[in-house]
Amino acid sequence: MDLNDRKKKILQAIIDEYIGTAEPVGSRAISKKENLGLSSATIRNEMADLEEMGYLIQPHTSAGRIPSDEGYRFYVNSLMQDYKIGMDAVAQLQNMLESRVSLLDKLIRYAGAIASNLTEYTTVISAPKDDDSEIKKIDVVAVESHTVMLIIVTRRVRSASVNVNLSGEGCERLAQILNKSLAGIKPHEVTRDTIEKIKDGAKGFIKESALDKIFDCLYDTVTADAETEIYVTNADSILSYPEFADVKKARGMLSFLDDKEKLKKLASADTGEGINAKIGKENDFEILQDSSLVSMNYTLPSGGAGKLTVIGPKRMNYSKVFASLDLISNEIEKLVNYYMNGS
Amino acid sequence: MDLNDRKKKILQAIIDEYIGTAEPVGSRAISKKENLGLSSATIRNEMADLEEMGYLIQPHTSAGRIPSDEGYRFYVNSLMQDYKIGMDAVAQLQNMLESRVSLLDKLIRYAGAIASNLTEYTTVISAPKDDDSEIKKIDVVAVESHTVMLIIVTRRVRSASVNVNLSGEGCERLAQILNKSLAGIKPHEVTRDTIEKIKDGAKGFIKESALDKIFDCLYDTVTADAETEIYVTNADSILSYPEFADVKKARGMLSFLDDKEKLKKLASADTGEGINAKIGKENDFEILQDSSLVSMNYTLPSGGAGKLTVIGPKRMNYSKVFASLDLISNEIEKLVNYYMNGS
DNA sequence: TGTTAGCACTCGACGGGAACGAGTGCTAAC
DNA sequence: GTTAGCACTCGTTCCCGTCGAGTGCTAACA
Repeated sequence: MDLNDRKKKILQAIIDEYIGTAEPVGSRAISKKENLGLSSATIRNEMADLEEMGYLIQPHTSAGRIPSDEGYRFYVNSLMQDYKIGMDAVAQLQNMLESRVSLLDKLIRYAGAIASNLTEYTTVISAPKDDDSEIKKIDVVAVESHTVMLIIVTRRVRSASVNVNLSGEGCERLAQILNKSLAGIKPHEVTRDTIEKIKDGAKGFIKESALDKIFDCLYDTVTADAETEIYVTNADSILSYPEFADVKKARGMLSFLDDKEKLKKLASADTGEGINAKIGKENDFEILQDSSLVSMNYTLPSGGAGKLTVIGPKRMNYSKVFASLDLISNEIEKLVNYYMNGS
Repeated sequence: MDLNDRKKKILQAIIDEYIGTAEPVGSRAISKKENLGLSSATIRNEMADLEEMGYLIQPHTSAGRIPSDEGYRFYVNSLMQDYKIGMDAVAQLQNMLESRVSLLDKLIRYAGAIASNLTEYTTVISAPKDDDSEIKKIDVVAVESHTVMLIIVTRRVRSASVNVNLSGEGCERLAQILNKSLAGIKPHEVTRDTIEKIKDGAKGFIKESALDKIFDCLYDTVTADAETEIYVTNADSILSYPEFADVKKARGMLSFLDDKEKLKKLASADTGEGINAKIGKENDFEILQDSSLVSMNYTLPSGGAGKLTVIGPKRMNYSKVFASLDLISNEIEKLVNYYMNGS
């Protein structure tokens, strides 16, 4: 069933209004605000049609209408106006990026922070995994009389400290042995056996008790899940929406945002190419049924991939969020290119 | 002014009751629950006295009494019973510690998590600073064709990646130069000048454009504040207290807990030796005037020092919190000793 | 002199009902 | 096809009476 032009305009006006106020929208409000040249009565008729078609919902007889999930979906697919992000916001973003990201590592974190800044919603961003990057180098450094630090370099750096006594010389010999046997191997290919064999080779110059500690720690550190790191920014903002005026609801949402396991599932869910919205019931998690998520996958030239998600009430400002994510992905791509090509 | 024995018992009973219920406590409730062998009328008289002395407050004429800040203070100083932590909680704690902390690094984080587990309140823990630890070693590793990683080892490990092209050989030479000039120096003693000088020495074998990037990044990374890291655990728990039924209040508190700057101030405030409570108005921050904090400073044998703080409503279960912190500090000390002495 | 029973009083919580008003659907007229 | 008019619905707000928890005071008692 197709919507004629007028119905589209009315639906759009209703959703725009509702996004701003979170209050059911009445016919009179629409006929006044928009200059469609229609009386409230006419609009009432159209609204009744739109309700029958499933795009609107009436919470109770004498209230205005609110958009249904289908209404939002139609809005996102066909009605939404392009949102123009203010030049100062763009400048601010560029500033943030330039000043902070001499360290490409932190890019991801900042991207999340920036997105939540621009949109004023909660963001969840997953850092790129690097399961497949091999061990480049292992270093052993005596930090203090009693402490030795193990440093394992893949695409990222893991480190751990062990409380044993080992001379500088001992450290160097150990590092040599470790590099010889582990460099070039991928962390998840390292087994207990691998470690035990190396340990045998080191028995000559490290005393037994220290040996155990060091190699246990080594094993733990190497095989420690390259946990998909997940950063949540601006989680509190949900408390400012009337949708979460009920503390119980707010609490449910906040503890969802604290649950790394669930967030990982979120981050690994398929959301296709580009920027995509999941509205209300389209979300898999029970608790998100009253919210909307807008996600964007990103890929770094180095091969890592992750996802940036904005979480807000269903009546979120979709156009602003879409525009923000678009802007971020553009700016970051520019930046990454700059770093890769020298200009 | 001194309290006689009976007044003390009554005050204690009132506070114990109020800690559990968060409802004003009436005279009848006390005379029924405690077997003091006193009628409600007598207790009423005593309560009137206690109110006059400033230990109790009557929210309105016909309500029961609630403790004042001074009442809580007296309770904490003189009345509080020792809390016995269940054996299973102790066992659980020991398990957590043993299984997780083969890496002493993470001890702090877990300590915070454990404290909030035991007490069911929010905890804030500051990781030990290590401003004063000198640079032990610097490493330069080519990670990919376009990426070089700088690794700086002090008591902890900092790393950053730079997008330049540098051969393995180049990395080694660079590392040598860096170690020669920086090892043994404390990070905050490194100046732009120091870096520029080293840069000159490296001009021979690294092309100009790469050089700038690398040394900029090096400088940033070395001098990057040894930010006092602060971990907040279980922040949502505040939403479960009637004290925060009002979303606005809850939001204020949550955003306080998100504000690293303020938390740093908290962590650096003087709280004396051992375990200490700050009750209501005793706290410096406006927003904490309705809450209580219980803090414990800790020192690691390696010299680092930090603070563990439990945040809860004023009617928090002080005895449980005190006992939990005590337990944690004991268990961790045992563990640290174990790691330091080998047994 | 300290304790207690009794009683009048206070005040918040709860619930029902009236008034209000925002908004609708329907009908009839244009 | 559009709109003015009107009856109707229903949530919100406010008022008011009732209830009950709890108090302070007084007088009687041990």
